[in-house]
Amino acid sequence: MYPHEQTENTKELKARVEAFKALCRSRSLRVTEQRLEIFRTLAQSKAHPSAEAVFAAVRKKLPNISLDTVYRTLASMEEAGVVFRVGLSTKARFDADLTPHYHFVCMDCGEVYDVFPQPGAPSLLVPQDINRFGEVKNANLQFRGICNRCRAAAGKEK
Amino acid sequence: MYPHEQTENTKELKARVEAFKALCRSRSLRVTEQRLEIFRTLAQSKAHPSAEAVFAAVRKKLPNISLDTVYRTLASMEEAGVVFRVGLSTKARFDADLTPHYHFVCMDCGEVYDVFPQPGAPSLLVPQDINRFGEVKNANLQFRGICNRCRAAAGKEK
DNA sequence: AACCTTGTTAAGAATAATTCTTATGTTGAA
DNA sequence: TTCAACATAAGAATTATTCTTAACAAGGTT
Repeated sequence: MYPHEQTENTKELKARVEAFKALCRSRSLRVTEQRLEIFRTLAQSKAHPSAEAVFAAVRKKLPNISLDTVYRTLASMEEAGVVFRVGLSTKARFDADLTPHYHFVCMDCGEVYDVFPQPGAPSLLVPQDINRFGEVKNANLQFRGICNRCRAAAGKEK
Repeated sequence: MYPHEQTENTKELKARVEAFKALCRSRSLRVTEQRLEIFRTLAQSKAHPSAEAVFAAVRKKLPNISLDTVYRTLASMEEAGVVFRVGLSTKARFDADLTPHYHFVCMDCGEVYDVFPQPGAPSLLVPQDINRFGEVKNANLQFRGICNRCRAAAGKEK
């Protein structure tokens, strides 16, 4: 890596960390060393690390951090929209309907709903350069959010 | 459900089961009661059941079936392209890059690669009626397949 | 129809991923 | 500085999935 690139990256990283701090404050989430370090790690990585991998990296700076803190923090960062979770919740679900359609998955209860493309909509186009990585077997488009039932339930309990 | 619908559905189910048997034979997979019952259960369900849920349903017909058999069978059915797995493998991965892009996920090693949309490509359009189900927080398009590294490794071991 | 060969299964132990419990520590508002 | 609320570490507990092993059964062969 060239020095000027490093400078650029360092600048950008600092800016992102500041933005993260501001976001935390705006949500009345406390700015802890653990949260900052986890965010820095993730913001610097291009490897889509697992919770375990983030844990290993952060540990070098904060040897006493617990894996649970990493899980909790990643979840709250996802909630805040600062990071993106690749994949889904831990439980696999299956579908025997092979006609082209997508899924709406509730981030709260895990329920899965079928979503069919609008008639006449262009079919999903696969980016060309994907073949650089390997052989594609299938595509999976899912939308995540909170289903009506969970939203209603969350409203009531207040 | 109206009687004639049931007849239609039953007919269609039988046809699908026959096709499944044929597929098994063509792949020299043995046609066992367990496989048939698991396939029937899944083909009749619109609930995107989990392995556990399939297990519970199949158990009513085959009280001695094991959960492990359900897992094994679902995996082989996915491999055969008969069912679709909603979501991903069990390990969560995270990404701090929030610019619009997709992922290519290796079904073998779990590695995640970034895939960027082609310049000028229309952005992903969200089907209108998705709002029937709840509030969408984000969209996730992923392609699954075998990455070059795993393909090479699989080739060697033969 | 009995007979193998080999793939398949049940049972339960083992592992992997994630979450919970509880006591202690820390942030940031007053 | 004080203190309430929130966050953390540690490790136990839970959940989801996979492995191990011995018994079993499918389907080709005789």
